[in-house]
Amino acid sequence: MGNTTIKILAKELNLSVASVSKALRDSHEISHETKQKVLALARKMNYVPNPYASSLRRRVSKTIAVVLPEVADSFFSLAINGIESIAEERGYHVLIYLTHESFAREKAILNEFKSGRVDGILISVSGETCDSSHIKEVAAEGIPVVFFDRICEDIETARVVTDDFESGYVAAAHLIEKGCKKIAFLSTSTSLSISNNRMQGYKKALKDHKMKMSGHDIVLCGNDPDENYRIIKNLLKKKQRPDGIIASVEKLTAAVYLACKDLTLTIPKNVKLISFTNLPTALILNPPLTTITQPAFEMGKTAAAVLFTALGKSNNELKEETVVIPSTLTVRSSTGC
Amino acid sequence: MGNTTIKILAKELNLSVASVSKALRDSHEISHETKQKVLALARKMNYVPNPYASSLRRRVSKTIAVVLPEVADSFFSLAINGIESIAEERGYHVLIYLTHESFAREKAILNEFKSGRVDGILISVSGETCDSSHIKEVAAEGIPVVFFDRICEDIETARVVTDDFESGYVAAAHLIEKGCKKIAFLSTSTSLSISNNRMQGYKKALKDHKMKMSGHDIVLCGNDPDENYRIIKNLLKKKQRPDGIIASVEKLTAAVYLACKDLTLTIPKNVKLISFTNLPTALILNPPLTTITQPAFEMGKTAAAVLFTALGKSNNELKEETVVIPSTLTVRSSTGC
DNA sequence: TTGAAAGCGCTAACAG
DNA sequence: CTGTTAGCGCTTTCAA
Repeated sequence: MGNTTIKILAKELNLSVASVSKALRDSHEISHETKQKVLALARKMNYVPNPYASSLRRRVSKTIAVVLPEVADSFFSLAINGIESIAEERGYHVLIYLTHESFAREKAILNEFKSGRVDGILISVSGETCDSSHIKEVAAEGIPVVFFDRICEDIETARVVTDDFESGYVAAAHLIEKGCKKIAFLSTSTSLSISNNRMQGYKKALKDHKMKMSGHDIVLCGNDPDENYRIIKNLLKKKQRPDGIIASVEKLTAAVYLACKDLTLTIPKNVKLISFTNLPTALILNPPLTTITQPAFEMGKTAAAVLFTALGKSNNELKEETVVIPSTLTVRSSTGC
Repeated sequence: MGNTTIKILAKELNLSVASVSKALRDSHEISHETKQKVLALARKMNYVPNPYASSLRRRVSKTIAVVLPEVADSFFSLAINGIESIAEERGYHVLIYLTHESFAREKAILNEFKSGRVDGILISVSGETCDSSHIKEVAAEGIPVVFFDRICEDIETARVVTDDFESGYVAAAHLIEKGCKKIAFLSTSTSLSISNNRMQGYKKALKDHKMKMSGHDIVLCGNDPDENYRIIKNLLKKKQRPDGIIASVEKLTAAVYLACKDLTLTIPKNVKLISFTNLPTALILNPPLTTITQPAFEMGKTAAAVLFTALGKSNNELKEETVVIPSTLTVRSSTGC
């Protein structure tokens, strides 16, 4: 114990605390010689500055917060990697918070940030988040907030997204091209930006191809895998069952495979499936899965980069902008013939 | 901007800063009435205490560090969930650091913790880590370190692991039972505790079943997926190719599937496969994958809980102990007939 | 080029 | 029960 502090270094070197502090920060008002001495002793005594003392004084924490709905999802895992890669580069620390899709929790987390714990925030909102006043409040305190993936439209800040509308369109168009006559769209939320955009793209594709929306083609699932399985099974048991399915979020994929298996429906013969996912195993599924994969790593990286441009500025100002990084369609046998 | 501070509250209420501070911390030496007034104003002015000022004074940060090799792996994603669930409960914040399997990076990260940034550390060491002096140094500063999954043996602290030796044994025994005569063990490291233990278990099983180890049965892969694919393909191209494979880490799984496909070898007919993985898609792979699944969430949760027992004590002492949470074998068709 | 002093916001003796 | 005082470790005027 007994961490070495600037005070200790100062005493040891017969210097003032101020001089040592300046030497350590390589100030021009300190002689080369003194700097050398200070640095040498600091290294020798393994001096590591107390970040909280520094934060308190300078009013910057050199840490950012990443607020996510969950982490057991390949998209968010990859996004964290992207964020971390940039944060590391800039010498920033990354605090992670999980909302578990709860609005209340998200609100509580954001509120805490008014304390100055973090210099900036990266957030992908919960599935329950409709109102964004909690985010506005934090932003109003001068803490820059960058949205990524799941965004809020009604707040003037930077956003990093993928082309969800186009991807939804592409997914539906692909199924139509493959001969599907009745395409179901599986979603988990009606409030989420990404879900809505994907759904709008899907609707547009149907319309452009003169296909009628029966209204029953959009199926709302939840967070519980078992329940999702039941919902999807029921969907596939119907006489008028779909011959094409778009799983608009990763976690619905397995349920579709399982339901098909249990009902002895063959993918892609009886029903074709396309999923929005970054699963590394898509290629080795049975059958290999056609996917819309989001540029998760790049989105994380970009969001972090955008945040740091704001943190570089004296006012921390983030101009309103929306960076769109396209998703890619990878065709595999789950939609083949 | 202009965060409200205790000082502001105090002025507003005609109280001393000390009294306000005590009231906020619900001290017994403050009258009920005053507490009410303080709390009311604090709420009204949306007072959020500055955590760094508090940390500086009290010498606790209410934050822990989680140091991981990577996050794009289902094990670590789940572990983070477990850790977060406990941290959240205790009102702790979670800083995340990725070593990307680099020892140098791990060392740099750990060194930073001497500063008092965190109260405790949860770590799963990098694949390059043989020497643990960097960890000892931090522990010597009085910061409790709990290992989980990938541990170091030579340091006296708490560890949370799964039964790797037994799992390795079980995996091999299962393949033997299924009729395999030549079982390859795929690993990515020779220094990692988990890899070694799994391998020892594998060796023991072979020995117990009177199977000879040719010495070529242990295959060292790396971190690059393409290279791993080549290594595994070469393995399967050999005349004396294995009829059973144990993928001792998750990321080698896909490569085996792909190599088999390209060589038109059928799983499980030509080669049986068992993987150490928490992949949620194991069940819908082609064929469904027999797995040893680690209790990732529980391990994260337990590791965090153990850390917090230490943080609860005045000396932060962590008694040397090794908590073992068993993995489970789930038999599916990849090892079937 | 160096040092003295003040203070970031909060807490912990200690007095009153 | 409330207030005064003295810092936590660091940075930043400002003066020497």
